[in-house]
Amino acid sequence: MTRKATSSDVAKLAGVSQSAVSRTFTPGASVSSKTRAKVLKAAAALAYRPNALARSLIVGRSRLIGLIVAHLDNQFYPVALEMLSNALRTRGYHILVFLATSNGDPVDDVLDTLIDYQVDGIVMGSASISTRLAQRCEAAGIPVVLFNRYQDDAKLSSVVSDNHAGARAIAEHFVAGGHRRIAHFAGWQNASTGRDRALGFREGLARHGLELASFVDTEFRPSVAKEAARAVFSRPDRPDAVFCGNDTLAFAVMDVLRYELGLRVPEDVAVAGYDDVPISAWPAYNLTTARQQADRLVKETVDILVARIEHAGAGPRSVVLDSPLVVRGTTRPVPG
Amino acid sequence: MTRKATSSDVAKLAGVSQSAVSRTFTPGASVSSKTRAKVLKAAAALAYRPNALARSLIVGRSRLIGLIVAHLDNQFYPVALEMLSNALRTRGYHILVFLATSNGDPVDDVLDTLIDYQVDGIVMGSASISTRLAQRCEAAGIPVVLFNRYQDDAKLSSVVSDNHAGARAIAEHFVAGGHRRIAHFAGWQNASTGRDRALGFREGLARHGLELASFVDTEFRPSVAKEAARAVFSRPDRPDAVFCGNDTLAFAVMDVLRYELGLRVPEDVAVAGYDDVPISAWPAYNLTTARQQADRLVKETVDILVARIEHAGAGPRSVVLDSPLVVRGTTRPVPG
DNA sequence: CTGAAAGCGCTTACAG
DNA sequence: CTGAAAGCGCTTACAG
Repeated sequence: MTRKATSSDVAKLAGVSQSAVSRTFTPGASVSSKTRAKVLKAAAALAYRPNALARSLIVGRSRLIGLIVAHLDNQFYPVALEMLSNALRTRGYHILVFLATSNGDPVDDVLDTLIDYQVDGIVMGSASISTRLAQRCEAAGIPVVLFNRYQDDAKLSSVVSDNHAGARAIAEHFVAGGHRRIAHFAGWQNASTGRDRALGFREGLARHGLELASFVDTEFRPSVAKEAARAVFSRPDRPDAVFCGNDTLAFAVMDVLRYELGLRVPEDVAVAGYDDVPISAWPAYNLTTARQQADRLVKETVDILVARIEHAGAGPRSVVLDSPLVVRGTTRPVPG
Repeated sequence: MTRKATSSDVAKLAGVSQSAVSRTFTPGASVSSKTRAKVLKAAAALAYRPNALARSLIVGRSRLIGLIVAHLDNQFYPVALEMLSNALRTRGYHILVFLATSNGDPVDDVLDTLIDYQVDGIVMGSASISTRLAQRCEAAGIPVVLFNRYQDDAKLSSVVSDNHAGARAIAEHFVAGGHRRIAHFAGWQNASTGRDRALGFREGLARHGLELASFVDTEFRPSVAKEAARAVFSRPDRPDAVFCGNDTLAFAVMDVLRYELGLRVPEDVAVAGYDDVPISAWPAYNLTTARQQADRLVKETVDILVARIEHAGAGPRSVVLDSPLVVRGTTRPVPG
């Protein structure tokens, strides 16, 4: 293994100064086409590539974006990760990923590492991130955008779906379908998504004078949702509809209803989820849900982040996107 | 936004030399506890953190691992990604992720970027990677390990399941269940996994004097598998068993069999997949499959990579792991 | 144990 | 357009 070639090596071979080599690899720098050609030839011969770390040190930009994400078992996140990677790459940025342990705070460690590596920005896609931690980043001059969550802090950018309205629409849909005994197996109530969906759903019911027949905080854990389904739906006075905090929970609940309790969906129990992950469209589930427009969430996230990185004036922004109801086969058709 | 504090800032505040600050943050360096205390106090006051980029430049190690991955819609990869991230973090490495476009070669671009950022090693989890590209990395002194694929090049490390044996076991299982008209909806035949599974499956049948009733190269694309299922299983002389190149394909095929063609699984058609992703254990599919031991694949990958990075003597290694048959409900029980 | 100094591989004013 | 030089924020011999 030979040592990697440096700009000085190339300069020597090309018979030019090291500055000339650097300029050749700096878009917009002034080099004559003759010099450029000599440099390029020597560079090719030595398989030279500029050291991005050294460059970052000088220009004060790493073009690295830190991504903190968890719950890869929830298909929403792998899908979003792929979109995010592509969107950022188009803009010339790359992703340093950190998998947060589920529901646990992304430990301070992760943030330290992100800061150490001089990331230009951070996308927080993990459920719980204390205000304190995000503020540390902003204090260090690193813009943060909360993805699929928000916090009451005007300094923190965030991009979310209108979870409140989406959940309310599901409540309306249940009621229109004739349901009156309605349960909510909620997402984690310490996460804004979990909370907003619960709030919106309750409000939708309240508009028709209804209250929840059953409420469980599953913490977004399918195993907890299954346990709850066994308890709640084996009672004679069981609910006839259940809204789950996300699609992944809904799949788990449907499995219990159908394969453990022998109930039919939607005839015995209607089920709805949230996210509209690809699996929801699979005929085995064919789930009624509220869609999160992952592509648009990602686009807004990248727009905000890049703006804050590249334009000194850009301030934090919070975006709320539409979250349309997607009616499929797990709920009764609404008469009329 | 204030400029980030540097070691010189800390030195000034602490009344020591810049070297002393550096030593305080270098494990194993010799600093008196007095000096260390002064430095730590000043560092805390300034929220100082060593610049990992500058450090990398000097020590010649970035502690960055490049990961090229695709097919995040195949649950095997998100699961593996999570494990890989954890395993590498434990060893003090971090992941720079690149999503390769499905089945397309990871463009040279990606590799260039990886080299630019001075990654210490690369995990190739994307199906197609030309020998040429991998060799470029090795030539640049960056160890590569192929994850879930291999190539006939002793210089390239690889970690795979014994796909040949796993697929053969499925063939044996089908035959033992009394099947004779057997199809294979194969994974991409340009990928070693796709090829080995097809080869092993054919060999398993051949041992009993059987040949494939139908063979389709789906390129690991569920849409292609569905199309094929519609064509192959609507014929009167349809096969009574099908082995799919991975679990994700099997789900797609089962959906067509059950919900479009009205066939029962396994009574009318037995189905098997490969990978044993979490969804396979969901009762809606309850899929017979060959398990890839993701945790062990990841562990071996990290072991090889870290060894090559940290020990000059360590050469490339190829590991093949056991891939046990997991019999569930999509195949007929074997009599006796 | 400690500090002054060299140097990692670059970019970028500065002069010419 | 071009080169010599300073400097980004660190680590690490080297002397003391």
